[in-house]
Amino acid sequence: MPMTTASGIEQLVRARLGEKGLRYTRGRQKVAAALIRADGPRSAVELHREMGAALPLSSLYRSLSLLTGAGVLTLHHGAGGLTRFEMAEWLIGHHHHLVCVDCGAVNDISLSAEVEALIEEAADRIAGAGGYDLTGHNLEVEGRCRTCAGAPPPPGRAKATATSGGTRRRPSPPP
Amino acid sequence: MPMTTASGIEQLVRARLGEKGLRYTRGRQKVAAALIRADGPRSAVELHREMGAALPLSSLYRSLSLLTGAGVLTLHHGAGGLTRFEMAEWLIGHHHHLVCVDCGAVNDISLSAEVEALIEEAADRIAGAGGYDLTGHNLEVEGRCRTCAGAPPPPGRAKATATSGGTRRRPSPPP
DNA sequence: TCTATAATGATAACCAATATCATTAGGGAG
DNA sequence: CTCCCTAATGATATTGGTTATCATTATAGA
Repeated sequence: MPMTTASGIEQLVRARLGEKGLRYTRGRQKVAAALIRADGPRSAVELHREMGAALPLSSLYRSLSLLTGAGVLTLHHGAGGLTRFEMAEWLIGHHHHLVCVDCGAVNDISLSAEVEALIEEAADRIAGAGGYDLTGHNLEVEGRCRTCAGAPPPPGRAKATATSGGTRRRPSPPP
Repeated sequence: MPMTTASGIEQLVRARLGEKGLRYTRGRQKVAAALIRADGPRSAVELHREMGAALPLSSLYRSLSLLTGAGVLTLHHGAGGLTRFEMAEWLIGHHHHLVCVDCGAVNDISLSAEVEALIEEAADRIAGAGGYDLTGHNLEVEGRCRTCAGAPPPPGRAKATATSGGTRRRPSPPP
């Protein structure tokens, strides 16, 4: 089980970079800290805002890439076509995501051990059948968050742009 | 249960557009046909190639947006940060995805009824707890496809570009 | 056929993400 | 402690997927 304190995680990150011959720079520390603080994946722009532009975007992007390459971060492609990063599961534990199909907000969630076990088993079987080398799995529970479900988007809070109306859908079953 | 023949699906699409006051143009027919033919989500560029550039990219993008807005298509954000589209579940049935973390290829998969039921139940509970209005769920089984696992990427088949090395990871558990 | 409106397609604009490159910082050898 | 080599930074330019614009064309209905 991964240790859960922020400083504990930072230790592991520092070690990981060290054994790869990479430096745990102040900029990289800021990025890691911001992502440890977060309760879900964050995009470069979101991080840039959350950390008060304490790091130029170009450096931020480079740090994110490097940390991902080092296995410290994992990335997810979400609403608005933008890439969101979060600490790898060996640092913060296995989990899944609850995403808002309207604004693209993402929150970490966990499943019961039983459901988790069944999914794991199913994933294993499926990957094998498809000739895939299984690396993981991720369940995305999709819905509309409280604010998005409540008021019809006050024109100008668009956190996600996506394919023009792409995230704004309400399929409604066949007539 | 959704009807499964290609022409049957096209009927439903035509009807859906009709009741929304939209035309089922030749261009839109081509897009729908190409996506019905596909065995998984496709990006605009992939479709453009697959249909022999029979439709200018600008029109293709517009058709994809329109069809998505009409509930005929659903979109997924995948490798390389690009948006992939596929026929909505009420047309081709509920399913999940097997994705290659290296090249970004995506294939449709299905789960057993039991696992599906459990996931559904869990999703329901989770959405409720988070104050979300549940709209659906999607399990992504992640792995490396046969070709990507086999040979170390013959430098120049990069279907996915992503965050420079973003998709190229092999975390390996804590030391 | 005429007309109002939707749809098209070429083009320009946008923006997240990446590459480039001169400058700065850090760690090890001496 | 200083020098030096290399990694890291940050400003800037560039790429590429996607969207907006707008004049032109096609379509349905009167």
